[in-house]
Amino acid sequence: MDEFELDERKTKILDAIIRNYLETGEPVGSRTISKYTDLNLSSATIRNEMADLEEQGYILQPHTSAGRIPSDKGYRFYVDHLMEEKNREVSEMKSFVIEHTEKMDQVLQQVAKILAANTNYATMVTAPTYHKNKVKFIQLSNMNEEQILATVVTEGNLVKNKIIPVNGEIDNETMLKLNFLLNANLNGLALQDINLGTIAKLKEQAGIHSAIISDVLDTVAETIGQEDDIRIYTSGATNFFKYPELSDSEKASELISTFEEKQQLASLVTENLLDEENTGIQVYIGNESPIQTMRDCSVVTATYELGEGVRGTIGIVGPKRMDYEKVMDNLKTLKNSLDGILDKKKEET
Amino acid sequence: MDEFELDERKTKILDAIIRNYLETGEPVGSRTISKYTDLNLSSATIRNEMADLEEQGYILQPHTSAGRIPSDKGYRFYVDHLMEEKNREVSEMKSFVIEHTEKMDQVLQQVAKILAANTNYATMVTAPTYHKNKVKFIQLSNMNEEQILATVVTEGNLVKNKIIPVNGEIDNETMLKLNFLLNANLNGLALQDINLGTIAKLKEQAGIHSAIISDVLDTVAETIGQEDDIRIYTSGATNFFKYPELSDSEKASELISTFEEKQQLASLVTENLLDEENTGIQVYIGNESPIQTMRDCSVVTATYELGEGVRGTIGIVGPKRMDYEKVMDNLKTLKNSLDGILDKKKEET
DNA sequence: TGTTAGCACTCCACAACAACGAGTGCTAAC
DNA sequence: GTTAGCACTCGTTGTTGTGGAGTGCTAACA
Repeated sequence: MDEFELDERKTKILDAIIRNYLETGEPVGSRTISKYTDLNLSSATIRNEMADLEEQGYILQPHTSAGRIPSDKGYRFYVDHLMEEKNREVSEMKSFVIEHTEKMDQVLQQVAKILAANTNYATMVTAPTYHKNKVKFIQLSNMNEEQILATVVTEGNLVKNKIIPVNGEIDNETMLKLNFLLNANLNGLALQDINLGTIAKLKEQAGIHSAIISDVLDTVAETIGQEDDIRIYTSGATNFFKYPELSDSEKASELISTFEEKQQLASLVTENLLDEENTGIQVYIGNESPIQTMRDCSVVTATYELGEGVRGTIGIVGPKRMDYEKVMDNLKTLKNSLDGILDKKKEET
Repeated sequence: MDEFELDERKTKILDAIIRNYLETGEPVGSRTISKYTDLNLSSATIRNEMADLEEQGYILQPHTSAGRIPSDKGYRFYVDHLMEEKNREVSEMKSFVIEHTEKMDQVLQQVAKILAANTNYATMVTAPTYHKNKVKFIQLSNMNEEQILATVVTEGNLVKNKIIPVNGEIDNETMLKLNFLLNANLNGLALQDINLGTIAKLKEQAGIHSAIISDVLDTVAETIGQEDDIRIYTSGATNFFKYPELSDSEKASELISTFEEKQQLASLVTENLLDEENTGIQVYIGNESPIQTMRDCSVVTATYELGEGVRGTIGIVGPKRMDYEKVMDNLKTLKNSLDGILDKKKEET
């Protein structure tokens, strides 16, 4: 439907208006378009067409006697139909950083930073989480007379530890038994599989050490219970200042706060992560975004998949007049660099 | 010396100027002081005294025919000699949060948040680190045929894990040997104690498994090697907007970036943490701060000590005209709430 | 000798005003 | 259907002037 609402000439004009506005951030007038395009039309003709486009809701006037700027609908049309999807080659720098940085959290922080430096927008990267997470391995070890160490590893290779206080050392044999008991009963289970029955059975078999079981189960719950503390790395929050339409201190302040309190950002992410089919790029224009403070922004996110089922999100937040082509290109590149990185690293060794 | 440079009357006037400026943020004139103080002096007299104070460098004039504002030297004098140290009772709320939040990282984030909400300045809290850190315990475990899990615990009870890929499962006996080998050679050692000799000896004894030793040593280095990734929690970075002298977008942008790239903040912290004697509160006024972007700010930090040797820092960054009394009061309260919390929690269990 | 009243002067903040120019809608001619 | 022309709108920018807060200095006073 939408596609046939605009004839070719209107489409070209709309395209020109948006591209021009993306560059300058200033309302664009009919004379500019008349010269900018290869349509060879006078400004008067363009004016007529622009009046139509405004009526149809693709562009709007900030005030009489100003040029036109794209509306949300206009941007949406641009993203869906006008924008070219370039496929430039992968930037050397990016891959380099990713392949040469050791720790995952540094990689992700770097990704956010590169993206922000490259695009001049605010960026966020969420640490990968493994959904439908299962216990892979549990290990209890005697640290000393008073403490034992519990380590839980999930199939996504997330690891958590807990130090559990005990009264008096537990002998090695008991320890082996406990380890066996835990692994035999819990391995391969997801959070929802561990029910009261399982717990009761475990405690019973643990006998006098059932208190330890409780602590271990706490750690298990923390480790495989997702969502509650997705790590989010951000960069370039101050880029909002670069765009006059976002830089008045109230708006900028709200936006930057949202970036500082990273929790809120998680809402941009969760739905994408759960949708198993989604491997592409999402664009939220203005009010399409779930976060209220971002109503004057556009948000573009990509989901990466480190390894089987281990997923995270890379995102960009900027003004509606963001350079969508560049942004999506960047996101794709980084997504590709991250995708399957676990497997790659494995091959190296 | 400094103390005797100012007679009682000048001191009172300086005090009045600063207090007034802290409240209003506007340059303060002679008439205001004449009424504000109980000195019963005319504005003309005050003017003469103010001229003297300016000559001595305690106050300055933004421009002719404006009132006076405190200089860095003035603030320093205020903090060192004029300020009253109140000791209000511990706010209920704060202790409540600390005692009822489970995970340490949430506690620290909460502390930052409370402090920011309470003071209207930007705040930071660093996670505790244990200095002169020593290896307490190392544990290798077989996860499956391809991977073993290395866990390193320090005396400060920091725990780190690493998954190490191997070719073919290692039998239990070998594993026990390796564990024994590692613990026998490394327990009780600090980073600087682990030299090439130790490493060579270890590798030799490990025989064909010496590759694993390298990986374990990497993990050890990461765990007890301090500084490199102190976790820093921040809150209220956008509070800078509340103070006109900091809120023009260039300054605010720099400051907020500094807060986003938390690494830089670490420099505020390291020296305090290493100084064993330091248990008090540090105040950096303007250029006294090691961070260049904060030359127009004051920084106040407090060092807390969770348990024997496990220390972190709470800090506040705001305009020079910050409410030093309130800030220091708040920091003390929080510091007290955090101090020795490990022992407290231990008693509970 | 220290304090104070008086006064001329400085300089910022703010409002009012004018000039400009980019852009529009409309009309009439091509 | 397209275009030139024109009157009109409205935000931006620069200028000007006024008011006020505050100063430094001088001279008188206790």
